[in-house]
Amino acid sequence: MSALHDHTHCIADALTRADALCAERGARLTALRRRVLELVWSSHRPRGAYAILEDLSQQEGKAAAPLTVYRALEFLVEQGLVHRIESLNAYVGCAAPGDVHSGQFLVCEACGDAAEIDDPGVGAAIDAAAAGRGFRVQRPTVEVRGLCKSCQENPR
Amino acid sequence: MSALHDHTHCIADALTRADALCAERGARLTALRRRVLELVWSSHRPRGAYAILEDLSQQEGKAAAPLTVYRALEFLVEQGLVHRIESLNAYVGCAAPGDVHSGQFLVCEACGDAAEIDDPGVGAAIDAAAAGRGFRVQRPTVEVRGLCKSCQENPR
DNA sequence: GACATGGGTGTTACTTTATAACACCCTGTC
DNA sequence: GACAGGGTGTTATAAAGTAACACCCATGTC
Ligand SMILES: [Zn+2]
Ligand SMILES: [Zn+2]
Ligand SMILES: [Zn+2]
Ligand SMILES: [Zn+2]
Repeated sequence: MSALHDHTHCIADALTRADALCAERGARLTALRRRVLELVWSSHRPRGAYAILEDLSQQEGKAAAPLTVYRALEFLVEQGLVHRIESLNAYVGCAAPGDVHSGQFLVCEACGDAAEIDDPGVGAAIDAAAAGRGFRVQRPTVEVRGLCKSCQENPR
Repeated sequence: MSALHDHTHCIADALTRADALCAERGARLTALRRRVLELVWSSHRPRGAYAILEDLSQQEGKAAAPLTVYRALEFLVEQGLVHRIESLNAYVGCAAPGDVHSGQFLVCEACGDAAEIDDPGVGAAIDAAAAGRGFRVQRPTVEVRGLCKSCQENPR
């Protein structure tokens, strides 16, 4: 993700879509859950649960408990609004909530941004590889570490 | 992995190959590291560091420290003898040490086995997807959850 | 053999990440 | 207003991973 984009739009869009999706499904996007979603979206870098917890505590002026955040994150992941990056123990906002997809990420080692892609070729290759071995795919995890375009162009 | 295979062969082979590879590279596969490798290979299910630690402690009659295991695992991963399964915080023996590859896994939700594959199609698809976005791949992670062939055939 | 070197290991303490158990409270329903 | 069920707060605890420092031991040098 370019460092030069209007991120307030990303956040606003994400919240608007979340409101719509949850309303449509009858899922309860409570004030707390919505605030956690907003904190996850504070950047395109995956954020750890305890980092979010700190933000939340600061916002509220008093210390929140880990479970508060973990429960909100669990809900958000279930609703497909947030993805968990396994290799980082961290969470990032979904770029296309509502669409059926499992999440494929290009994670930059330099800037930390995790770009979500939904590449049909990758999905198809995994399905083919699994099918050839009689394996039934339920949830593919693809997390690619490397260097994003802008960090290659502007090494510091 | 079929439940019906002579797993002692898997273990023996893994240790033999590890001896050869480390000798060839001048890497020191010490007694401790070799024992940890053997414990990782005790099955085809990824094992957590603390599970290995327990085995090791039992073997030695006294409690070992976590660092002991983590350091051995770090060495084994560096040498490509063991892979870490990010989505499980666990470790599994490499099926093809010596070959250059990054590790792709089909992890069965039922029996827990992690079958390592090195599917060229998956690798190529990831490279293509990344290249199309100007992303330079360093370390791809592919961990597919689902049901292995034998667990589909013999649901319990 | 004495000695310096460096990697490997042991030990203690600690941090980070995640979950269990249980009480309370809000919201909508009858 | 009583009730049921999901959401939240609180406390305690488990699981996973790391830092700092001392010691040991194999190796090579003099
Ligand atoms: Zn997504
Ligand atoms: Zn970058
Ligand atoms: Zn391998
Ligand atoms: Zn299975």
